[in-house]
Amino acid sequence: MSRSAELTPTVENYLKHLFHQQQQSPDGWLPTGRLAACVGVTPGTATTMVKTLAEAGLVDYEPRGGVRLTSAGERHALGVIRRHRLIELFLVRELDLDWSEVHDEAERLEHALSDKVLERIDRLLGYPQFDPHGDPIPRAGGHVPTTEYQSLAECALHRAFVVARVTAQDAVFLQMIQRLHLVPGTRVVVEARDTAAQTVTVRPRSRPALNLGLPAAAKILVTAPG
Amino acid sequence: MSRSAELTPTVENYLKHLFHQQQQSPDGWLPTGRLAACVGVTPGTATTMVKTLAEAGLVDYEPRGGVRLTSAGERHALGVIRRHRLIELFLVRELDLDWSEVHDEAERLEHALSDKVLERIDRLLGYPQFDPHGDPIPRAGGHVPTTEYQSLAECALHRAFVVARVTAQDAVFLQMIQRLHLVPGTRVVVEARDTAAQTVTVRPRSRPALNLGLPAAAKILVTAPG
DNA sequence: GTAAAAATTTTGAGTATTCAAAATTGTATG
DNA sequence: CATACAATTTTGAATACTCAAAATTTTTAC
Repeated sequence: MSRSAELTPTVENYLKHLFHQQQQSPDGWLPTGRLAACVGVTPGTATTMVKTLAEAGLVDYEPRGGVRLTSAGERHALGVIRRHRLIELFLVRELDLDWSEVHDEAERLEHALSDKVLERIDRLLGYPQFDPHGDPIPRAGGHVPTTEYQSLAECALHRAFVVARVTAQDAVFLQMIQRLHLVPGTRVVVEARDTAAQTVTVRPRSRPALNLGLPAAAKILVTAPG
Repeated sequence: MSRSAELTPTVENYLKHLFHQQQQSPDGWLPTGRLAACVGVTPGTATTMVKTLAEAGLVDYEPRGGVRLTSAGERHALGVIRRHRLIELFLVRELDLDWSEVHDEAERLEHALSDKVLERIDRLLGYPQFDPHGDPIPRAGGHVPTTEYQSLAECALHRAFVVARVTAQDAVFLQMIQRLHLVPGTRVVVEARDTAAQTVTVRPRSRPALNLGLPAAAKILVTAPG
C-alpha cells in the first residue's frame, strides 16, 4: 500500500541531497562535509548518519575519503526526487500555487505520500516528464528523461532558444526569473556576453533586453526551439 | 507560511485521539489507559506523553484521574481533524481513491500539509462541510458544523431516512457498507428491530432488505430526507 | 476490612537524531 | 621533513519517543 522499503524521512532527505550533489562532482565521491552543509547539519552528524547509511547498504563510505550512493541508495533517491517533482507540478497546476514557493511545500510532502496517491497524481497530470522548473521527473522504474541543455552562460549569440529549465530552488531567485519573464517556455536570444564583466545580455521574446550576471545565467538552461 | 504552533506529528496524533475519545465520554475526563489503547502505545508511554502535553498547556491532567483537552489543545485537535477530513474528501473527489481506503492515507498526510495548501484544497472542493464519511469538517476558525442525527439502532420504524454519516474508519467495515448500499446519501427504511436478537432490518431504497447487528447499526447515522 | 484484580505510574533502557567540542588525520607550506 | 591548517571523526550529551517490567494506587469482591 505504501512505499517499498520504508526509510525514515531523515534518511530519504540525506539520499536526495547525496544524489543531487553527486551530479555535480562526477567522480562520484562526495566529502561528508559537503553533504553536511547541504543537508544543514554539523559535520559530525553527517559522519554518523553516513555510517548508518553504509550499514543499510545505501551508500559506500570511505572514512576520510567520502560517500557515494550504491545502486540501492540511488534507487531510493530517485524515488524521493520523483515524488518531490510530481508534487511540485501538482501544486502549481492543480492548486495554483506559485512556481517560486512550491519547493518548500514539496519538501515536506515528499515523505508523506504513498505510492498509490502518487500514481493517481501522476495520472491526473498526464504522466508528465518535467516539473515546473523544467527538472526531469524520474519514472517509477527509476528512468530519468534526459535532455542536453546549454545554459545562457554558454549558448550561441543571436540565436533563438527556449528556456527549458531553471536549476535553482530558492524563492527569491525564482521570483526574479518570473519578474524578468524568463520562466521555462519563454523564447530568448542572447545578444551579448561580456566574459570580463561577467554579464550576459538576454532578450526574452517581445520584451526589452536585460542583463544577468554569469552565475545567474548559468542556472538558466535552454534548448533549440521547436 | 505553515501551521501556527508547530507541534510534532506525534503530539498532533495524541490530541486528535483525545478529542475523538472525549466526544464519547462526556464528563470530559479520559483515563490514560484508554488513550494509550487508541493511540496504540503502552500505558506507560501515554502517561509520559500526557505529562508532556500538560506542561505544554494542551491538556489538564489529574494523576490517576484522567486527561482532558484544554481549549488550546482542542483548538489544535480541531485543526488536525480539519486537515484529516479535507484530505479524505480531496482524495475521494479529486484523486478517485476509494471511500474505504482514504482514512489511512489521510493519517499520514494530515501532519505534512501547510495552511496554504490546505486553504487551496478547501477552495478547490468548494468549502465543503462534510467528508466522505459524513463527518463534519471543522472550519479554519474552529467552528464545527453540527447536526443532530439518529442511528439505525434507534430511529423510528417504517419511516424514510437518509444515511448521513458512518462513524467508522476501518476499511473492512466501510467496504461492507458500500457492498450493502448504505453509503451516505442513500435513502433507507428500518423495517424491524429485534432488541433481544440484537438485529435491525434495514431496506435501502429500491433494494432488498438486509439484517445488521445492533452495534453495526449504531454506527450508521441518518436524518430526515430533504 | 482485607485480599485479589485492575489500572496507572515509575523506572531503566533503547532507537533515531541532533549538537558542541575535543581528538585525529591528511595536506599544504615553507 | 616539520609544522600549521583544514577537514573529518570521535566523544559525550541532549531531545523526542518508545517499550518492558516493577512499583504503586484504586477498585472490586468477598
